Amino acid sequence: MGRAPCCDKANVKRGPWSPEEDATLKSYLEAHGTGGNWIALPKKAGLRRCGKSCRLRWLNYLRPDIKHGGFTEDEDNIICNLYNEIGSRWSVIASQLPGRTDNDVKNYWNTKLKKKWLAGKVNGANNSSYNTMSTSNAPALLGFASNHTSGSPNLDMYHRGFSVSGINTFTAAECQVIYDRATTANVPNSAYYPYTGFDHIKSNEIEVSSKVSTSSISNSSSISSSSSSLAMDGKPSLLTCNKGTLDEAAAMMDFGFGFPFDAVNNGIWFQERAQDNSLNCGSYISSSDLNYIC
DNA sequence: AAGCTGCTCAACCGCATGATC
DNA sequence: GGATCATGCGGTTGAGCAGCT
Repeated sequence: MGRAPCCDKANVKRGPWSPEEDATLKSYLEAHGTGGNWIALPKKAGLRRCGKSCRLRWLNYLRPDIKHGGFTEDEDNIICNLYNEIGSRWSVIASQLPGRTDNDVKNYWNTKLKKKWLAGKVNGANNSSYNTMSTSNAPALLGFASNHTSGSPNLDMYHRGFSVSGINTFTAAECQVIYDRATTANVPNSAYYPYTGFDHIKSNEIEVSSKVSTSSISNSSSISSSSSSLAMDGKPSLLTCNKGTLDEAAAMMDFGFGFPFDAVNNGIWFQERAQDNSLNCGSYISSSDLNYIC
């Protein structure tokens, strides 16, 4: 049995939206909101449009916080950095650019920025320009927090976490601290940890924290064991972890951690490695989320 | 002026995922 | 646990436009 269509295709208008339709949709949404049901919305609003079309029109064009106009150099850099790390996950990239939509970013990348990037005219990271971490100015202890408490779990993982703006150094011992802080141990204030599913992770189940104990992440050596490895040669470090249950791993990733853990640039990059060994998602922790360094 | 070409970007499509029953 | 439905996402399309010949 095939999938039921989301609307009666024969009786809905398609193609560009007229100013009248825009006004109708906008005034309806401003007065009533979506009502939690985009499919039923066009009928209620008096529009002969598919609900999906209404949703797209609102999200990509009519929303009041949409930023129209050209992209700034800073935005270019952010897009290039993130594309380099996570690929074409446009909604994730757009979430880092206030006022920009995934469609905007995708179109901009495909038509302009990609060429610019390939020509080396963007400052953002490309495939050969990861920064390694220096060994100075290291934080002794890292904690993290997030005020992001709503939204789908899949998106949450991109929004949570911590950052080390201005501090781009981590020794392995500090990584130990970081990962310890990812457990319930050493949490100075439970209010920093709104994600309740985090509680059941035990520090001794994060094997990487016990394997990386003396060497600096910033050097070019590698550390390996049967269950974890660390290597940096101008590329991001990779800390793999194969302990813990899937639920624990999922909980970790929901909190901004991924496997393996990549540390790049001025922050820490967490990225998931899929079963086929491809890197398929990640989280770049931003400075606004960092609450505690001492 | 007409025709062609390439570019832009709004919109659509199909699939994946999550929620609900 | 499976079926159904709504939503979100990334890939793709195509209308409209500008520039060129």
